[in-house]
Amino acid sequence: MDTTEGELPKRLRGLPSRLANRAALAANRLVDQAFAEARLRRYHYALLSALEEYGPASQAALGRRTGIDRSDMVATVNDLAGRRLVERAPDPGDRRRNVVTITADGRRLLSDLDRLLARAQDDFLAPLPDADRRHLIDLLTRLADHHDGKPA
Amino acid sequence: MDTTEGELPKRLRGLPSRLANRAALAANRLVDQAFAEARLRRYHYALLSALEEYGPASQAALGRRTGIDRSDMVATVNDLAGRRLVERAPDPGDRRRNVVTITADGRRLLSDLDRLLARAQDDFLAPLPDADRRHLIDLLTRLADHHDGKPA
DNA sequence: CGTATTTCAGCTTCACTGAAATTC
DNA sequence: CGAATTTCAGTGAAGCTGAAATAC
Repeated sequence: MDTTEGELPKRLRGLPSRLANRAALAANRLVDQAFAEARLRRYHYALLSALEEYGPASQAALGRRTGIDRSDMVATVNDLAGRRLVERAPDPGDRRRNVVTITADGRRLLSDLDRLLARAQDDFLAPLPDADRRHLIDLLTRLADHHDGKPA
Repeated sequence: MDTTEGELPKRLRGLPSRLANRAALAANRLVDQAFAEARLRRYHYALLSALEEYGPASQAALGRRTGIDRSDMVATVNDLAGRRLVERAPDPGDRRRNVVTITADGRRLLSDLDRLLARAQDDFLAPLPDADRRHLIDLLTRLADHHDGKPA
């Protein structure tokens, strides 16, 4: 989106939905670039995070925790299992389920991703002083929670 | 993204890039739904806006003004021309170019879209009082402009 | 029986790339 | 010649849907 040349139409200037999109796009570029160093994407990070924090879980439970769709979850687990970052095993107690478990390699990589991600967040918020960062996080949280049907 | 069930991992909670994404996603859903009433999308609105405000222009110029990629511009003009909302004619002064012009139907539809969009923006910002809305717009503008390489 | 889980195949939007043909 | 414009073909991520197979 190179808007260096040409005047942005007045209708689009300061349009909140468009600003949210531009900000998200910039954030995604930074995060994706950071994760690309580990040849992973955001879904992989979300999944590894859930596994590290809550322990082994079924794909459906992981989907509920991370917001990743059941369909994308299959592909995400495939990717991570293919790189031995997680293990997928049938659940003996409920044979519909797979139990997904993070491996030692997965934990190691997750802590690398943590560092890469922290840098990306800082780059994202670079133009804002600390107080503004906190305010932005607060405002976005209220917006996002409201639209995801969460109590204020 | 249904995160009603299950606890979001700590690593993802309050993550600025993720909040920006959730907010943008909510905004896009509202805007897309609103525009769907006219069976159009955001690209179409951006293009009609540029034409209405600046008058007829080549596709390349329109791309520079709206941030729409040259490739997507072709498809967007195709759509709108197919519905007689714009006209595409070869530029007699420079035969590499097409001159794209908004039609009377296009203007009429644009003002419908304006109303639909205004409602969507209001729904998007619903949880925030006026002062917070202004602050959010200011913060997002600073972020977006910074990452698009614009002066503060 | 209905419900839950996994998987597959496919879709839409936005954003973007590479390359060709044409014209300046 | 190099540069700009249009077009086409295709890629990729994210976020979805519908349907089947299996198991509870």
